Amino acid sequence: MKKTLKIPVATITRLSLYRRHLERLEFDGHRLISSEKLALLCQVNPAQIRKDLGYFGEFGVRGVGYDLRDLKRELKKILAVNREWSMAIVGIGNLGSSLLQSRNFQARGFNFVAAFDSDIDKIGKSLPCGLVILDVAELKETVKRLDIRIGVITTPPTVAQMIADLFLDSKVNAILNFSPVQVHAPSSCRVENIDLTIKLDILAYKLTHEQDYRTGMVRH
Amino acid sequence: MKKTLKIPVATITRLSLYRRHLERLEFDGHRLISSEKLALLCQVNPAQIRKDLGYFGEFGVRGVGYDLRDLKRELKKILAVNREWSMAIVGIGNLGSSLLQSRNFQARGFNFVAAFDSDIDKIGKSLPCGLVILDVAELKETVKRLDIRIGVITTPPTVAQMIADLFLDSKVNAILNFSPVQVHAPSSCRVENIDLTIKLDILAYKLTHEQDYRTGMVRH
DNA sequence: CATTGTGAACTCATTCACAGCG
DNA sequence: CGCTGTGAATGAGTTCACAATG
Repeated sequence: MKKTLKIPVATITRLSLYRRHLERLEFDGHRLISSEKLALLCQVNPAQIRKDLGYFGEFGVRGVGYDLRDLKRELKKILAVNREWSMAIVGIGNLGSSLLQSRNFQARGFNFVAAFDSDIDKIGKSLPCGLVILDVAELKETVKRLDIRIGVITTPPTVAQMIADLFLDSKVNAILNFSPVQVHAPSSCRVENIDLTIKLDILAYKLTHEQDYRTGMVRH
Repeated sequence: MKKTLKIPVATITRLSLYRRHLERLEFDGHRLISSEKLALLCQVNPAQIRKDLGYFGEFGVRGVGYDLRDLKRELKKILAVNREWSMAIVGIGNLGSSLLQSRNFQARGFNFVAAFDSDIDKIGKSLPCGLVILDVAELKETVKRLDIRIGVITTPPTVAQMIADLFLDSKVNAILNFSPVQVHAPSSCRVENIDLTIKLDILAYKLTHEQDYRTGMVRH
């Protein structure tokens, strides 16, 4: 077992990726996997996988590989997704509604247990997922009552920071922010941004500048 | 002007971020900005901003700073967002529908000009955005006719790779993938993934492991 | 003896520190 | 004088290469 030295976020991101591929492999009936085969699937370097796992322990058998089921369980433990997480969402527009209807999160233990909006026309309405839209004024109390640990922001950018502050004040210290602004938070709060416009900007840049790739045939 | 040496993707991501803040600043009536002030807003190091810009030219005035309007125009030129981009989307479920209704993209020159699905019940239906859902079988022909350059995938994961291949075959070499699987593509095709489940895994990890932060009061 | 686990080498990115210049 | 632009120094993350081992 290694000392808990600083672990790159990139490593955590990859662990999540490995887990997804392991699930797929297990579903396909495999029992054993080598870092080389997994690396091929994940499009990373085999040493990278071993190094990433090495931060957390020794999970493989030399000369053999990794037991699929064991490794998956270990990864879930490391990622802390071997439990249920309660989430609240604020901003029940198109995006918010679609996230609430997605079975993708529930299936992985991430459950929306409260939905908020400030639009008087929306408050009180029932959603297909079974939740009733609450007034953001009730956020703090609800967070406490339902032990909500993750806040999701799908509001217009103008109010995103205000909602983030509301979450912070309610001691929700993990925020998934979909609005295209940076929300500022103290280091006690983890913020992950999912910014669609930045991704599009990157694509536009690459399409225009990386002409050399266009004709390239090589894989890698 | 610098030689086009390899530019980190992180730099492009930040340029997009700078641009957003500049737009905000311009709206607020500012005309001039220093790397230090912008850095504060973007939560990055001032030297980082100057280095990022330095890849593409000299846009500032020593002793003064950057002209806001000029810099914004330069950034838009660099990012290639000083033009319109045509996009197609495949998979008109909840997420797809909500993206189609978002005014956020249109406002930045990213226009959905075609929407596809394979569900016979959806094909032919009109959407609030004005588009009619087409059969994916028509994708290749439509891409050519409308000069579509960016493909957006909002299908279930099981068919994501198939759709990606369809885009590739149609010479669409930029893909924005929302399905929680890695799509494999030749290096001639740029793929950006927006993976909600990975972000949640990261939050769960951080919430559980970075306890030390929890009590931390310090900023930054 | 195939494959893991890991120190060392390397590559890439960020920050420093100051020269250059309006 | 103040702030940009940038080479040099530092730091972080990835890959190599091989010793360790079931």
